[in-house]
This record gives sequence, C-alpha cells and structure tokens, in this order.
Amino acid sequence: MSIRIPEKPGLEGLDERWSNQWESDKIYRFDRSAPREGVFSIDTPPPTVSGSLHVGSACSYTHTDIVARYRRMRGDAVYYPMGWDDNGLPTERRVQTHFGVRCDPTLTYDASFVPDDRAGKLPSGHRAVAISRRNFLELCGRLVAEDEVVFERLWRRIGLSVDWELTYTTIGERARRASQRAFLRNLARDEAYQADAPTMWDVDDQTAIAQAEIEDRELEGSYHRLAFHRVDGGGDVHIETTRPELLAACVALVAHPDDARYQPLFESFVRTPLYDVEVPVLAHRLADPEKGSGIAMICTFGDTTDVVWWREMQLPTRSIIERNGRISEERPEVITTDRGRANYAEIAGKNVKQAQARVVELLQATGEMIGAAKAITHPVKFYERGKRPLEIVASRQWYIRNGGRDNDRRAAFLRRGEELDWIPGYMKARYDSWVEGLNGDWLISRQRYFGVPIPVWYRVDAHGEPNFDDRILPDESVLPVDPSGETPPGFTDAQRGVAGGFVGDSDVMDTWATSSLTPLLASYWEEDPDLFARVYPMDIRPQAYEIIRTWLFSTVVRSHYETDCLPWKHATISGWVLDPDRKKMSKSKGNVVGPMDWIDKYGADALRYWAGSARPGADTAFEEAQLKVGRKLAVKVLNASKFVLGIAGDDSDDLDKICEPLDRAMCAQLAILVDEATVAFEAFDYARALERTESFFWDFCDNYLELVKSRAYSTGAGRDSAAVSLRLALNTLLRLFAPFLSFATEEVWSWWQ
RNA sequence: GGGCCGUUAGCUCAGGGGGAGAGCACUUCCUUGACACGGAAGGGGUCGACAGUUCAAAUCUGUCACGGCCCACCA
Repeated sequence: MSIRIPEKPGLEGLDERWSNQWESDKIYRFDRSAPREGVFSIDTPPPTVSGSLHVGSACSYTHTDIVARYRRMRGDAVYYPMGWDDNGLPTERRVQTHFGVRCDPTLTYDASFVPDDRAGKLPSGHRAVAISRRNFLELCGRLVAEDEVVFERLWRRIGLSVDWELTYTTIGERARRASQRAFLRNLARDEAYQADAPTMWDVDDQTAIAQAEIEDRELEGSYHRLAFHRVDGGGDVHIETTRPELLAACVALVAHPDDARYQPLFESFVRTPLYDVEVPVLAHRLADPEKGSGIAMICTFGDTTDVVWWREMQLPTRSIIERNGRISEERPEVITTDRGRANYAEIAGKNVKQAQARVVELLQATGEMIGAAKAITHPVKFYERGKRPLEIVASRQWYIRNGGRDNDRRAAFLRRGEELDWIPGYMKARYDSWVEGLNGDWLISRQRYFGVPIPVWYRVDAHGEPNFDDRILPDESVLPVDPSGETPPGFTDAQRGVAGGFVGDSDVMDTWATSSLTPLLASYWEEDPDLFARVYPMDIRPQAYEIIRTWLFSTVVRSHYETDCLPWKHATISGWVLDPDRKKMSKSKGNVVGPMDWIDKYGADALRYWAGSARPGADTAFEEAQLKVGRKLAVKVLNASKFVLGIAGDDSDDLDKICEPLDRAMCAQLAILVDEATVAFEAFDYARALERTESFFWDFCDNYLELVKSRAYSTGAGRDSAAVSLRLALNTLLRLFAPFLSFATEEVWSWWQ
C-alpha cells in the first residue's frame, strides 16, 4: 500500500480527470453475465436534444445517478443506458429557424443543397427556403448529432455513471424498427386502428394533436348574443356564443330536455342569422340551462361538446375551417340565399380572428346581434407548444386504444398504476386522475416529417382513389420502412399513386409513440433476447411529474400490450427546478440557468450536492449558496481525508485495536448512521442519506477529530485505537458520500488504494 | 366542480405526540501544525388560523385561509 497525498488537495480539474478515467477504464460497463436478480436496470429518460439545457436537467439526472451509484456499491450490475430524444416536432422547428428552411414534400431531393448556417441570425423578414422531405430530414439528422455531443459532454462532466456503449436515439434505425414493430403488433391485435373523425388540430404546425399534449390557456373573449329566427314565424331565439365566426358551420341549436323555456321549440326549425340556413332545435342533457341564454348553437366544430352532440345526435357535418386555420373558400351547400352567399363571401379565406371581426360587423349591420359583445376571459385549448388556439378538424388518423373509450381497458390501466411503486407515493394521484379523465383513444399519427413513419401502404382502386381499408403491411423482417420512399412487396415504384397501384401512408408517429417504448428499446427487445431477459422489466423509471400523463402512462400502455406486465417496478418522480424567484425556468422567460458555468465555478461535486439535497418529487429553487456549501463540503472531505491518512495511512484495519471509549462511541454512532443511510437509500430517499451523512461528518470533523488529535500524534495503544477508528470512519464516510461527491471521494480513494 | 402538495428563524429547508432544529445570512472572536474554500461563541421562530383528540399537539383529526399544481368543465 502506498499513500500519495497532494501537498494541498483541491477540487480543480477533478471532474475532467476522473470522468475521463472512468470512461477509459470502462468501469460503468454493464456486466452481461449478471443474472436478473443481481441487475438494477434504469429506464433513463432520453432528453429532448433540441430543448434547452438547464440546471433542472442536471439535477434530475444526478438523482438517478445517485441511485445508480448506490446500487452499484451494493453489488448490483447496473444497467444504465442513455437515449437521445431527437425525433419530432421540436427538432423540426429548430431546423426551420436554424437553417431558414421549410419542408415541402412535393419537391424532389436536391443532393447539392447547401443550407445557410447563418439563416437563424437573419432578420425575421427572411423567407424560408422550401426543400424536399429528404433534404429536410438530413438537416434534422445533422442538427441533432451536434446537440447530442453537447449533451453527452455535460452528462460526463457531472459524472453520470452511464454505460456509454448503451446509447440510442429515438429517430435511429433501432428505434424506428422497434417502433414500427410494436405498432404492427398493436394493429394485429386490434390495439391500434385508423379512423376518420374530428380531432384537435394545430393550424400552425398543421398536424393533429393528442389529448395529452393539450393545455388550457386563459384568453380574452366575448359573448355575442345572436338572434335565430323561428321558421314558424314565432319570433327570435337568442343564443350566446364566443365564436360567432362559426355561424356558417351551425347545424342545430340545443337546450336541456327539462328546460321549460325551450321545450315548445324542440324538433322545430330556426333560420340562422346572416346565412338563412334552417337548423333544428334539439334537446340534450349536456346543454346547461345556466349558461348564456340556456340554448346553444352546435357548430362543426367549435369545441369538444359540439363533437359529442354531433356524434350522439348524428348531425350533419358542415366544416368551414381549413387545416391552415382559414375559412374555407368553399361555401357550405346549404347556404343558398343571396344574402347568405354574399355574407359567406365576406369571410371566405380569412383567418379565424379576421372572420370573427367581419361576422360581428355584418351581424350588427343586420341587427341580428343583440347588444354589445360582453368581454370575458375563458379557458381555450392550445397545443402545449402552440401559438394559436386549436381547431377541430375531421381527418383520418391512427389511434392506439388507451382506455379512453373502453372501461375494461381503463380499469386495467388503473390497476397497473396500483401495481407500480410511486416515489413519492402521492404522484400516483396524477396518473389516476389522468386515466379516469381520458375522453378518447391515443392519437398517434402526425402530419409531420421527422418521425417514425407509419409502416403502412394502401392499395389504390381502379378510379385512382386510395382504399384506406385495403392495407399492405411490411413483414417485421424488413423494418424499418419508409412508405413514402419505399415500395411495398410485389409493386414497382411506377405504381405509386396510380390506379391499381399503391400509396404510402405519409404520416409519422408522434414522438411519444416511440418514447413509450424506451424500456423495450433500451433493453434490446427482439434483438438480444439474452440481454432482454436480464434487464426487463426494468427497476426504475426516473422522470418528471409533468409527463406522467404522456411518457409514463403511454409506456405503461405499450408494455401492457406487448409484454403483459409493468415496464418497471418503481417510478421515481423528480420535481421542477425553479429559478431563485420560485418561477419555473423556461426559455421564453429568459430565466434559464445553464449548468456548465456553475460547474466551472464550483465543481461538479457542488452541483451534485445541490441536486442530492432536493427531495424526490419536490420542486427546488436554484440557489448559488447551496453550490458554495457543496463545494465547501467537498473540500472538507479532501482535507479531512488528508489528515486521517496522514496519521493512519499505514495502519492496519484490525478493529480489535479500538479500545478507547471515545473511539468506540464514535464507531457506534457511525453504525447508526450507516443503518439510517441504508434505509433511506433503499427507499430512494437519497436526500435524507446525504443530510444524515453530512451532519455526522461535520460533527466528526469539528469534535471527534479535534478530541482525538493529540492522542493520534502520540504512541501506544491509545494511538492505535485512534488510528484504526479514523481509518474505519473515513472508509465508511467516503462510501456514504460517494454517490453525491463522486469526484472528491474518488480522488481520496486513489490516494489510499 | 373533484383531487394532490405545501405553509416551521430574514432566506432555503429538515423534523413529525413529551426539549423548536440545520445550512446560508447576521453579530463577536480566533493566522493552534488536515482545512481561512477554516474554526469558536452568539442573537433570531406564539411551527398559517381555529376547533377537537390526548396527561401532553409544530407533529394526529376536522374546518378554514393562503400559495402551487393536476383533472374535469369551458355556449
């Protein structure tokens, strides 16, 4: 044994040195011979690489690393992969702004295309260059490759003990293959299906959106009171609406069956203002007598209640909003009067806002709007990344059954939630309320480009029309496929889009449809059965609470279908990192704190310490002061270790030499600490383990070390007792600290071993 | 409308039936040979409010208030 202790130990350079050493020694490689019961496997969240890196990411990934390091010290073979979520709309958007391009799938590939790297810095008037789908996808791939390098550098720097041979991306070939394979199996088992139905639609991104991606925002709006005219000449019926621009899409009025005011009108007809279309007055339980005038107009489609009414009462479809958010140029056929046509021409081609303003002017001019608009604020549905309210558009989409329309499945998924060990336990309530509140199946198709293609072709009939019920599916062995570029078996490319030929499904799957497979993907499902059996189902899913309804739930759904079990035993849910003013950090607010600068200033251990003090599930404010405390602690560990090893570096570990009462008392306390920390770690309460260890350690330094100093410098049995005790304490404390202060403890270990 | 979490020192938070705690900040002092990126001493709180259970409540129960969040509704 040789002890080489630096004259003046310091933290400078430890992060770089040890993270490089760990990688070159490959000490975090998974042991593929470990039996399942000796494995601890982690379904690492693949970070969205186009997202911003802030200390929140560093914090939650450190939590998982703390757990991983603890399990490894307990003797487990830790399976700790890393994925990159590069698939999806965030990347497309970044490519669009970064390179100043937009995808036009009608263009052909231009191999000589060179993007303008300065485009992102050009003035906003700069027009996006239209490029082919393939060119666009190439740029996506190029940008995410750069992003992934930045992420990996950060993860290594904060000391994540990831097995860097186990990386995957959600757009990579393995992910596309797994995602398409899982989809085809869902389809074969009737867990996936296609339907032409009204769906929530983002008019800017021009794609359908799933319920899980929708959020409410409070918006200014106003009630407009409109006069419908009774066909029997009995006068007017007044309704109130926040969306007068949809008047041309009105298909009925509706009131509650028990509402005496409107009972005489049920089954009679009224004429719409401006357009003179006759619509029925109907009764339905969902009509609320308390709202507005108690009678509402049903439009196809103003909100989700309209969809319910439309479906349950089998009303006609009279859509006027196009996929781009503008009023259709094509007038509904039912508008036949001259003034109806003229009034429609006034709004055709306008966007929703413009159309609303014009409709109100027209209504005021005809006197069919009663009084002034009443300003209100009301919740409006938005795509969570969107800028304009969602519209409801009828379109053909793919769905996966998630219990939203099926009580047996819903109950099965609620039971899966019961089976799962939630940390902290109260996070389960979010899962339950989400599953209980589902109002439809999971819409997985997106009318976008940078995603996993839906692996389906359709036969084209003799008239040249695709028959969406006549599907051609690829064999699993040829996956992944791109139906937009590849030809189904038995066809030639010349038959694409022609009568008797085929067309490829042009949609891609939503990114959650692929990331819901991370436990399968990371475990090499169907690719390495031996490995899969050793690591799946996995032990933990670490993630943030805000994606319980998306990532966690959808993963439970997919694993339930594919492997008939939970994908993991425990879900460790981390909180948010807030800025020092307790506001959520977000790029748009400009309050994002980047981790690298802080690591440069205080060291990775300081950041790990700060992260380790955050309790599972709790929001944490970013505090520079805590980094200073962490740094101070790491320095203290180095100095105390230098002292202990300076005295007892060459002593034995013969515990029988511990004879002094003071030493024995300290060792007894140490044993209690180990028990407490172990219990805490086993329950994933790393913050408590850290707090107990830290508290013991400072007391150890300030009191025990001072008391024992003179004896330790002397000779005889008392000195030996002190020396052996010091070695034991240091050895133990280094282990307890190692999951947190991984660099400082590794440094000390290297002096000693 | 239903639900979850929180409210303890100036700040960040731990504790969880019987002494009100830690770190930071603040005050005073100490270049003692592991460490000045250190150490010693100290001031500072009716533990959100009210009621109940109990010999005893910051801690358990209930009600309420405030803050944050989730779900539903959203004409």
